[in-house]
Amino acid sequence: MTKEKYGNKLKDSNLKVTPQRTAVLEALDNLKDHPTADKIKEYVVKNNPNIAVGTIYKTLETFVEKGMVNRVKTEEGVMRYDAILDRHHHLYCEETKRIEDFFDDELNEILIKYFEKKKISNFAIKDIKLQIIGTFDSKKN
Amino acid sequence: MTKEKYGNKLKDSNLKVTPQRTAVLEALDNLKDHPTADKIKEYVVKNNPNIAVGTIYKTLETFVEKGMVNRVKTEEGVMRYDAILDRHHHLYCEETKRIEDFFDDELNEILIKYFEKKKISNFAIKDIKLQIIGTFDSKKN
DNA sequence: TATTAAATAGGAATAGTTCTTATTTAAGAT
DNA sequence: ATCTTAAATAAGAACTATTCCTATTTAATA
Repeated sequence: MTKEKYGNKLKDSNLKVTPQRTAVLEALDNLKDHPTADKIKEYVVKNNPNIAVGTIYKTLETFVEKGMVNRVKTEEGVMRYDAILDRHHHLYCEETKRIEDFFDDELNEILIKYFEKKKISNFAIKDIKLQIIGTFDSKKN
Repeated sequence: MTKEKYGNKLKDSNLKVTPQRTAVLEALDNLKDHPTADKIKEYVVKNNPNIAVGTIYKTLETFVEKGMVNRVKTEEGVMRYDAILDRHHHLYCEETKRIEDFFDDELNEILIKYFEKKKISNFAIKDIKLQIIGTFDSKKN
């Protein structure tokens, strides 16, 4: 059932359906935490012990090109990936380096309106992302 | 005169005044373009041909720790540095990868007010940064 | 089932950054 | 002005994340 879901997703993007790609998609779907390539590998290896690291990177690159996945900017210089494509922002925890999604349509509205009114000269905006930096309350960690 | 300025800045942060640190500060002051460590080295080497790469990295790390410099998140996995500490946002050019500063106090006000009203549960906000993604008009490039 | 372009494994290569250690130096004490 | 010492630096090795290379395998289609 879910396997099929991933297959369809790949077909939709005109990609051949391979076990490796399916596995990476599955990993992205389950690792909600903006995983690094390495975390994805850890997950994928469970069921695909022979997968090569290069394949994971290649696959992720392909997904990014096809717009199925986004890269997430971090301050540590390791790439992280995000399978959620709906417009959202990120909460960055300074202490734990955890990155969490933040959805807020009202905020998006405000931003869009603001930049419609106040254009930036010589710059065409395609997207706006907030990095909300701070710390999670200790209780929740 | 300016050399002295850098010296004082270092003293203010309780750092020994060395030619290497002064040179890196000078580079950061002149390379407005959110330079990478490599660009900084290129600049510094002009007057300090013997400076070691490691020293530049170490120095930058020290400056970041002391809060004299910020790291800038990028999507390419290379670290970039920013000597401007005033609250500001960044314009990311998708085509050229240029990163430019964007100052807008009105926008900051709006954001601060918005998040005062609408708190994020379990998260204490320390800073908010906008990544404004798009392209510069070709004329200006 | 055969064909073929595309995908993968495996490992080497690269780039950016950090680490290690012997040597040098800035800054305070004498 | 010189001595002392902890801190900073040079030089290059080591490490890590990522990309590249190529022979082999495979998915999709005929």
